[in-house]
Amino acid sequence: MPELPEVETVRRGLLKIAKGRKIAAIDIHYEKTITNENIAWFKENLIGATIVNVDRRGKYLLFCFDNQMTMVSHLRMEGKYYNLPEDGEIHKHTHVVFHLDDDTKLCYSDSRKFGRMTLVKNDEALQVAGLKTIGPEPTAETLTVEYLQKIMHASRREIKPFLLDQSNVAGLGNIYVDEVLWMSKIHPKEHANLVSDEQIEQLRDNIIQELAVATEHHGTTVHSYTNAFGNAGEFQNHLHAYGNAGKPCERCGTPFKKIKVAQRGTTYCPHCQILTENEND
DNA sequence: CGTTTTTCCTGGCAGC
DNA sequence: TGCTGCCAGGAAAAAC
Repeated sequence: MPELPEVETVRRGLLKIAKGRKIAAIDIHYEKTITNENIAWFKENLIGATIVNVDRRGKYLLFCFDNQMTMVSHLRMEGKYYNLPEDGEIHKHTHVVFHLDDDTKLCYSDSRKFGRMTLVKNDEALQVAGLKTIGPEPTAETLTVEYLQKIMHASRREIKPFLLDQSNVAGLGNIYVDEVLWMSKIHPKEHANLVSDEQIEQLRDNIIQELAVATEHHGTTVHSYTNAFGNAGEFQNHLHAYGNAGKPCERCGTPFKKIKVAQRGTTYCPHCQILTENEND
């Protein structure tokens, strides 16, 4: 499940192979991937257009073209881009193929078919659902202590779904939320407004630090497979909580527990991460 | 309006 | 081996 570090890694891979390339033709094998109501319009506007940049906002990729159009792409759980020679055989679950002007093709595959892409005019890109309400990027400049304290004081939601909500902070997903909560010694079911200001400061530092370091390591590889962009990451070797249910916490030796929080599988240390008010785990 | 639940999908895996 | 059933999960949509 690509989160910010994985999407950033994909973006850098895309820049290398696609920047400056013109789209010669497009094959669409699964139309629901494209959310534009008019698929023909999507194709017409992209064919002949040149990719001038690939940007990112949270987990969204933004392909910028020389005709003042932007293609917004979200990988959701399984979306992957990969590049083949023009005569190469596409992988299973490939839903969209962009034929480029250098005798290669840029392919999008997605075994669960959850990923989406949409084409809009540049000035409408930030009005796309999801981007319209997205929260700040998790950097020292954009995610301030004051902001995080303000929105956490105002919400009684459990901290885990609160952090997964992209309108609060952009870029976190299930893996990195479990990590930063463990690092900050906050129980995943703790209510946001009950977290102390000191803990919020730590949480903010951990979010910024963790995502930056994971990006340096090219993200986390969950599946064993392929040369698709973003799958070369090795940050899975640096995870402390996620995927470690039953194994001892490296701080205190207590076995990690796995529970459900807001429908999401959640791993935490029952000794280090304590609820302030309720006693139920 | 804030929060919770449901929905979309299919590979993988447990259980029989 | 093959079948059924269930789970995983990001974010939009629907429901509360």
